Amino acid sequence: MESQDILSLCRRRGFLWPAYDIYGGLAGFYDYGPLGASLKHNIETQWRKLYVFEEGMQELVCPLIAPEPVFKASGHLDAFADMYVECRGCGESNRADHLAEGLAENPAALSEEELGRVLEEHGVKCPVCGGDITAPRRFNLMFKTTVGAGSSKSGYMRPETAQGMFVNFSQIYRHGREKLPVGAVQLGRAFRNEISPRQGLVRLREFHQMEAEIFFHPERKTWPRYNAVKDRTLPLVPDGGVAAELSLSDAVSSKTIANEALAYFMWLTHRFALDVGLDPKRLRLRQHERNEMAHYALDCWDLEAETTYGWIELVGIADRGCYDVQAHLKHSGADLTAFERFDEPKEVVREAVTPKFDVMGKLFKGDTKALAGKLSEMMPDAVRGRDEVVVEVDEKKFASPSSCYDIVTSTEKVSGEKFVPHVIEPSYGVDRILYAVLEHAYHEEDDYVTLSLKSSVAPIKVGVFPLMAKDGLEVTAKELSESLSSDGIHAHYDESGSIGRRYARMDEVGTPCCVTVDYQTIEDGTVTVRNRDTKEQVRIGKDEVVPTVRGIVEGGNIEA
RNA sequence: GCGGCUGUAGUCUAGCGGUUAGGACUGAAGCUUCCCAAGCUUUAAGCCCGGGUUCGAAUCCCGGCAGCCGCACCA
Repeated sequence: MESQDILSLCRRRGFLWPAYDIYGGLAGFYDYGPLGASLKHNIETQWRKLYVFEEGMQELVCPLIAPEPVFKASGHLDAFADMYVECRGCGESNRADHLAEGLAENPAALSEEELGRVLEEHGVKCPVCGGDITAPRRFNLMFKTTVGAGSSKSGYMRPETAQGMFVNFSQIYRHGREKLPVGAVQLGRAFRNEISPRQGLVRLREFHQMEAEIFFHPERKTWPRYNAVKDRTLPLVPDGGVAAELSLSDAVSSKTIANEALAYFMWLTHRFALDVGLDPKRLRLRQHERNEMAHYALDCWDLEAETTYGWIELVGIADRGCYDVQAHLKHSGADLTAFERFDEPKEVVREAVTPKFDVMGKLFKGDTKALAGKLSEMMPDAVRGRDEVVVEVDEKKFASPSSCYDIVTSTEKVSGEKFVPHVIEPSYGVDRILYAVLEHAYHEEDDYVTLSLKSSVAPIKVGVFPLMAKDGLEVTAKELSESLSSDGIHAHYDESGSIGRRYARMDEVGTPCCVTVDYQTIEDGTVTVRNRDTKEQVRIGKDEVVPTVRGIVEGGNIEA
């Protein structure tokens, strides 16, 4: 099997194809056809089932376009761009900061101008051919646009759905009844202007994500259901260690995985992968190497699947610390903190220098306000026991006698403290998952292709055929198809071509079972139900078709 | 972005400067009591795009676009 076989099947059968094909196409953009759209929808439904229904996270739908300050804060505007120099001789392009390695303290942090100066001063040449290089050019991976007419604002297509959730922390926290941990999720499109999109669905410029942002108290990174699964094992490939099946609790206690919450969402991710039909033998959770990890991440693991492209990343699960929320707090000025109530309110005794305005007013007239302000900022110990205090305002010195102020002791009740939450982020690439699902389901034997899709994600749940489109068989078959459809089961009626060809068509698009009306149906009211993977058939009564098929679809197995 | 290879119906492919671009599969309509891509009839559908060379270009040359592989990139 080659990736071309999958992509060829996808095109032939209406899963997906390169977008804008009649205009020559556009690299990094794909259309989903009827079956692909349905498969994608089913994968997303399966994900919602876990994250929204089972884990109780809040789903948000945020805009695809965001104003510039959002990405200034998130760091995408500066860090999501790389600087390149090109060789005037051989045309080779190189990362400018890589060439300046060792020539400046932190080349990656320099501006284009600064970096250009460093390269010039040291006479850096092309590492390939030794030719002269151009000045550094910045290439930002975000699509830029403008919002509104005239002197419009800059906006960017979001490069991840995550920022929409970070900026909404206060809403999420409030709707979660002000408790931590609390999770939000978002499914939707994201955009990255990749330098060179490759490998079909693996690197797109417009793609689909399913992301969860789960907010924690920094010292309590666990999850309610952790205990229920802590003895389950995961295929782990730790950074610098050896691949091993480890239980969650062993991985956490040996510090292989940073905390229980991260371990839990790694487990949930692995479970999701199995739910959508990925092959457990071709899955692993690989820890990022130190230099691979974003600077703010505390720990990061990828769920990887083995495909004809090699091991590809399907999901990234990162402990991002407080980085994102902190950044938005700082840039927006909004109070993006959580509040934790102490078990017992604490009494805090505070002393403060308190100006006496009536005395001061008589002495200092118009300077009173400024003077009093200075006084109240002073530490009580700095004035205690003195007869007078010299205070400077606008380069003028004032001697304030002790009658101008008191040292007042007050008792404050503090019932808790504010803190910036930490975030654990499982980030799923829908298109890659969909591709991996297709590859893992693909089986070919003597040129006969079967997609063994899980019935939960299969675009068509059941094929319904008359053996021949006559003698009333087609009437009965259409009735059956309609009763399945009205029960919410996606049925596909087909009467064209030979029966074998119709089975083959359904096998190739992963339909788990087929119901056929034949001549025996006229005699005894029974039909056949065929299993995609075993090709075996059983006869059941017409009336049993709907419940039987529903059982196959919901049960996940396709035993007729 | 760079280099190498490639581009003919939905898919796979023949073609190598000279008729109306050929085939297979698939698709559509139909015939055949037809349960695993059967057979028969009918039918639809193609030279990636744009220049150039030539009497004549799918074929040779240039540019663009797209795909594959390698380099780089993937916060």
